[in-house]
Amino acid sequence: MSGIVEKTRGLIAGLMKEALVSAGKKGILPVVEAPDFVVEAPREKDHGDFATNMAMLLAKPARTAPRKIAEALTGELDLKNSPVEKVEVAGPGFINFYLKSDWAFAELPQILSLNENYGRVNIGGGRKIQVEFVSANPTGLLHMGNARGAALGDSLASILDFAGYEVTREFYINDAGNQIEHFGRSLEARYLQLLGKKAEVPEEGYHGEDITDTMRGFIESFGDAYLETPEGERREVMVSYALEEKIADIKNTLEDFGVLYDVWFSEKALHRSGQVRDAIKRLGERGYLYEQEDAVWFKATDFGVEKDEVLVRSNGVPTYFAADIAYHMNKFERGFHKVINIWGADHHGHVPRMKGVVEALGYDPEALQVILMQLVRLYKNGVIVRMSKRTGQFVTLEELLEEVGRDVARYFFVMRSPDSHLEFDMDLAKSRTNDNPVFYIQYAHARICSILRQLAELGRELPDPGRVDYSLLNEESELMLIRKLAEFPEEVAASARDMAPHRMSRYLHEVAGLFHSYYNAHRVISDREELTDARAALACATRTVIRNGLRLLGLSAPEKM
RNA sequence: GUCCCAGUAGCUCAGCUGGAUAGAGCAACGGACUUCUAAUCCGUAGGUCGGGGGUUCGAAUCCCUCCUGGGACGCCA
Repeated sequence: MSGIVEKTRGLIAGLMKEALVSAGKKGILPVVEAPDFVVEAPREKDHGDFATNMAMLLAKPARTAPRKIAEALTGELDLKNSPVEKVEVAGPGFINFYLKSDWAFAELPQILSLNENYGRVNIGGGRKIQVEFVSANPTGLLHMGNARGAALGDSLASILDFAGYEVTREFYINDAGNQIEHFGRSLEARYLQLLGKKAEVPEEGYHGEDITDTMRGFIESFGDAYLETPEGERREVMVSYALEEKIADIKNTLEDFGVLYDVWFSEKALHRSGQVRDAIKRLGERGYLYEQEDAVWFKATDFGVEKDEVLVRSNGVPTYFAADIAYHMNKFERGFHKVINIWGADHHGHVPRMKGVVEALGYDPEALQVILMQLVRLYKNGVIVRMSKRTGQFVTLEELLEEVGRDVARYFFVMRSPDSHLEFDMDLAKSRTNDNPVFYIQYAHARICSILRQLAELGRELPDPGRVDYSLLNEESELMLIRKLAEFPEEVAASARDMAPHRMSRYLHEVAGLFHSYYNAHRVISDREELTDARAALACATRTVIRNGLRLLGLSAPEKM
C-alpha cells in the first residue's frame, strides 16, 4: 500500500531514533526524547536523497551545538542492511543521506502490477466523508464560479476516494425560500409578456434570457391555460415546471463537465419533512435560542461569533440559515466522519456561525471543513470581462465547455490554490499551442503511447515487470524520473490531507517535465534488447502515473494528439 | 469601522505545520527536428518574497504594525 519513498523515509527515521537512543545510552549525548523531526527530500540534489533536521531540533533540549549533535548521531547510525550509502553532516546541522542508486527500482514493478490502482493509499481507513459542492441556485445557469467549485470539488472527491475514504458527492438544491419567490414572479411576468399581457419582472427577480426561454417552452405545452389561474397557484405550477427543467439542465451540464453526484439534496424536503423544525427544537433544548421582537434567534455569540442570528423571522418563516442548520444536522446524522463544503469566498462570514451551529448541535466543529474559493476573473482579448447577474451577462459553464472543452476548463480551475483569485484567460485556454499548460501533461502521455505502439508494431511484447533488469536504468534523468514516480502515493496522501487538488496538477506537470527531458536525451527503443525492455517498463510506469493522476483531476489521457 | 483572502521574476502563480543557494509556466534572448510525436528539449537572463519592526541558531513562512487590491459584514441566500 505504501510506496518505497514512504518506506525509506520511515526507515531513516527509525535509524535516527535508534542512533539517538544509542548515543544517550553511551553518554555521548544527554538522554532526550526524539523531537518531532522530519525526513525529507532536499531541494538541492547535492544534499543527498533524504535529509533530516533532527540535530538542529535537539540543540535546545540537549544544550549542545547542532553540528556536534549531528556528528554524534551519525556516529551511532547502524547502516548495515540499509540502502544508505553515505551520510554527511552539512550546513547548520542537517544530516544528509545518500542512497544506493538502485534504491527506488523496486517501485517500478509495483507501479506496473498495481496499474490503475497504483497510488491508492489508506489514510481514510474507509471512513465516510462528504463533499458538498456547487449547490448553485437552481434558478439559473452555472457560471464561472460554479465551474471552479465543480472542478475543485469533484477532483477533491476523487482524491479522497483514492486516499481511502468512502466519498459522497452532494449537491444541495436551494429550491425553497425567497429566491424561489422571486423566481416564480419572474416566470409569471415572462409568461404574461409572451402572451401579450402587461407585466414587469420584479427588480430583485431574474432577468436572464433563459427565463423567457423556459416560459416559451411552458407555453408550447400549456398555452394560455394559466392566464386566469390565481397567482399563487399559477406561480407554484410554473416554479415546479421551471425547476425541473433547470435542475435537469444543471445536471446535464455538470455531467458534460465530468461531474457526477451521488446525492441531490432538496432544501424544500427539509422543510416538508419537519427537519427544519426539529433542528430548531434541538437547539432550543440545548439552550441556544431566545426570542426577541417576535423572531427566534440563535446565540451565535456563544461560539465567538460577532452577532446572534435569526432562525425564524417575525413573520414565522424560517431563514435560509435555519434550513442550512437542518441540512448539516442531517449530514451528521448520516454518519459522515467529515463534512466538506466548498463555498465562494463571499460566504466566508457564514463559516464561523455554521461551525458554531455544529458545536451547538453536539458535534465536533472540526468535522466541518469549509473550503473557500476566491472569485474567478475572466479575461477575454486581454481585457477583464465583468460578470453580473443583474444584467444576465455572464459566461456560463455550457459556453465555457463549448469554447475550450472539458479538459482545459477543468485543468485551469484546479491548477491554482482555491485561495488565489483565479485569472481565467480565455485566449490562453482556447489556444492549441504550447502556451497552454494542459497539453504538456497530456502530450507526455500521448508520446508514451506512441512509443508503446511502435514497440507493438515491431512485434515486441511488453516485458514481464518481474523479469526486467532495472539496473540498466542508470542515467541521471532516469533515476530522477523513477524517484518522482515513486512519490505519487505520497502526493495523493498529501493532496487529500491538505484538501488541495492543485498539488496534484503541479506534481503531474513535474512528472511530464521529467519525462519530456528524458525523452529528448535518450531513446527508449534501441537494438539493445534488455535496455529497451527496461526503458519500455519505465515509460509504461510513467504512463500509469500520469494516467492515474489525470483521472483524479477528471482529465482525459489521450493516446494520440 | 470590524473580519476574511491575497501581495513572491515583466505576467500568471507554487512554496507558508520555520530550515541549506527562494521555484515553475508564460513572455525575452541564444541554440536543438535525415533518429520513438518540436504541443518537446537544452541554455542565458530576470528577485529589497508589499514596507517597517519583532521572536531565534535560522523567517517568504510565526507575531505586531502600516500600505495596496479583492470580498464579507441583512429578520438575503
